[in-house]
Amino acid sequence: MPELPEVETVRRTLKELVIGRTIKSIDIYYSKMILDDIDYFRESLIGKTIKDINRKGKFLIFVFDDLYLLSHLRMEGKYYFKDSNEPHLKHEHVVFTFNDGKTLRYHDTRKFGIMTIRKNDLYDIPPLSLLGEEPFNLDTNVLYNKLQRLKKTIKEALLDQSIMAGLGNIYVDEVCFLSKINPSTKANKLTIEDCSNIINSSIITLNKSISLGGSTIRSYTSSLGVTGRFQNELFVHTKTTCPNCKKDLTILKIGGRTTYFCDKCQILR
DNA sequence: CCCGTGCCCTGGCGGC
DNA sequence: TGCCGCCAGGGCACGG
Repeated sequence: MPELPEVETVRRTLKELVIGRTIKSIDIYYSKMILDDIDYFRESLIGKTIKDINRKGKFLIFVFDDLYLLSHLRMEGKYYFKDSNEPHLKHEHVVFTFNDGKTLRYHDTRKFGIMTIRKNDLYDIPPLSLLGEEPFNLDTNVLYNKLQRLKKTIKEALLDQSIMAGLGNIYVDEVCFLSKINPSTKANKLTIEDCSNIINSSIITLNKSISLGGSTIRSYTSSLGVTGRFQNELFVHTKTTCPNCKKDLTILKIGGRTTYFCDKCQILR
């Protein structure tokens, strides 16, 4: 499932391919994933040139002269760059055709992804306004103060993108392991030092994953033939034994999410 | 304001 | 072998 490193990998790969290209037409095969009126969506983008691709949290932001296209891949969304004469595949829900005959195709088997047009108030309205800072820019005291107000577990808190943006199920397990924090620990029990450890572990984990092209796990493969290698570096998620003490890992549902941890190295407080 | 629940989807897999 | 039913899960809507 695409988390921050996967989205960053897609962003970097896609930038090289689509910046400077102008949209000639848009074919929409599954309109529910477009949150805007379809005619408005199409009319807004046709004739426009992609200037840049940015990212905030797990959102991709296609930058045009006077507007933005916000895209969230959710579980299985991916982009393919192909010639327009290549056949239309099942699950290719939105196809952007450029002036030069190239196409950018959004593919999503489970149809969870969304796209929506934004104007200059992009960061002032949801969903981007609801995102917390990414760990790279997150102050320890800010995280500590947010966690103090919560009654839920640290696992749930770290999955909440308004607390900190960028971690999904896989990376939260990795960060808790590296920080020696039991994922069932109530968020308001954590110390300043824990928060510092969480931020540092998050930065290390995300940067390492980005440098390896993200994770390819379960059904998710990145776009354009890019295969992430970070899944080979995971410490606990999907594993059976603790890489530190060799004890069997515990697998629990926390906040409805499958959670892997070592109950010896990550003592519950 | 906070919390819990359910929904959106479909491919893959376990069980029989 | 085939079929059924459940599960995966990020973000959001909704109700208490």
